[in-house]
Amino acid sequence: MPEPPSSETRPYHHGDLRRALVEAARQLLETEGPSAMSLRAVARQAGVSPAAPYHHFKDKGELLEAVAAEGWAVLGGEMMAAMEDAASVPDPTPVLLAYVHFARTRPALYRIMFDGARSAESLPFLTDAPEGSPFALLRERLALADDCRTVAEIELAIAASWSAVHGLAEMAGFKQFEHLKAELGGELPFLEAVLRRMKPGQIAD
Amino acid sequence: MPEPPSSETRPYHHGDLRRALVEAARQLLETEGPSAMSLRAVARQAGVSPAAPYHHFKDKGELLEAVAAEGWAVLGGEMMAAMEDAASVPDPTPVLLAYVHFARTRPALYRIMFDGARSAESLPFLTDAPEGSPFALLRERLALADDCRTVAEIELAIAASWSAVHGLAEMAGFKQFEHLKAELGGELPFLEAVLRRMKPGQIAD
DNA sequence: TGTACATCAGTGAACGCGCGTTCACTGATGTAC
DNA sequence: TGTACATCAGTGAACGCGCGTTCACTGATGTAC
Repeated sequence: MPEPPSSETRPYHHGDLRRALVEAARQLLETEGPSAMSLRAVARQAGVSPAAPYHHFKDKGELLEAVAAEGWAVLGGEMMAAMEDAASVPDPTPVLLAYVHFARTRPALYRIMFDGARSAESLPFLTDAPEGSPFALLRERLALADDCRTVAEIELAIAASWSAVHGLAEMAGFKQFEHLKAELGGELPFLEAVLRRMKPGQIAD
Repeated sequence: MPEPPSSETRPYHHGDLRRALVEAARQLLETEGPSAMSLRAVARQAGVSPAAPYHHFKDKGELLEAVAAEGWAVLGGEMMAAMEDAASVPDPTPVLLAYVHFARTRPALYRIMFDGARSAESLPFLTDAPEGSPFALLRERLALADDCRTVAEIELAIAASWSAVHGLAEMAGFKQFEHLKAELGGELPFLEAVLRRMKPGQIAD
């Protein structure tokens, strides 16, 4: 664990407190839950006074946004990697699986990312995704997955894909499905089986 | 709005404070958001002192559980009604749609229901659903939707269905999909189109 | 190379706030006789 | 039918707490000359 550094190891000036605060927040979020992620607790975790964060963030909300933004960046990277690994096949399942896997391994972080995106009423990197970003690539891949038709058909595929991965990510933890997971040989096969069943990226019937 | 009753209309003894508190909590949740739903605010909303709720609930958590439980009961009723309306067809879509519609119209309530179910690590009324409850009926219907095969196939259909409705319910509010909604003629057709695309209740390919 | 000084990034004490919960209390209700 | 009393369901004041944020401050750093 990235311990709160003892006073003699850390100089008066931190060096990169901003990054340290975001990291401390992410860690608190994951280990103690969202209600434990107060500004004071984050500062404490980073080994710094409660007022220090205000030199890097306007208020608590801005820190939260930074945490979420970093989360989206990491998720984007993992989706991109999955896409490159499976570059030869047009099947979108690996990318979708990468999304679900991210959300399953960092559920609390994923929650604040999603909530932030909801209050912003759009998913970052999805709508205004720069050309070549993983989200833009996913859109292209979905458009190509079958012989694409109308814009509406592609949009339907996107809506279905996103609903599928989000829903699956949040439902996969329920005890309810443990029997099925065991039968299929673990969580990953389970996730893949459910995803493939929904065929969210497929355009036509 | 069910106003905080003026002191002369309400007698010293409330009559049904327990129900009033649950209702006040639900209303605060929906209008002001989850962070506004403090025990004190709920008591205030119900026109009662901060200590009064403790005659009906052990602590805040117990009130929250009661709110969630009532939510599940209402959702169960609406799913049941949808099922009866479409009793003749084996298509599970209407019931799934009822679930999504509930969650879409009471998003904050749905959130605490879901979070409560997650921390309990099961969905109430789903696992230990009494014979004849809507959730048990849905399970039966899913089992019958196609020519059912193995238990695993049915469980997969359930996992897919639940992931689909949960994911869709939470994603449907994103601005991202407004164009598609408009094209399809509103939110309901949109929801139905996405659900049908995923075929979450279908067993075989 | 040394010094004055502006700027930056911390400190720590304090603020007011709303929270969950407890406490001794009191008004209203219902039951026994 | 009336009265004593137990019980129930409220009150309102108080508790301690952690929170977000502000403030005057100070130590460290870098730049101009």
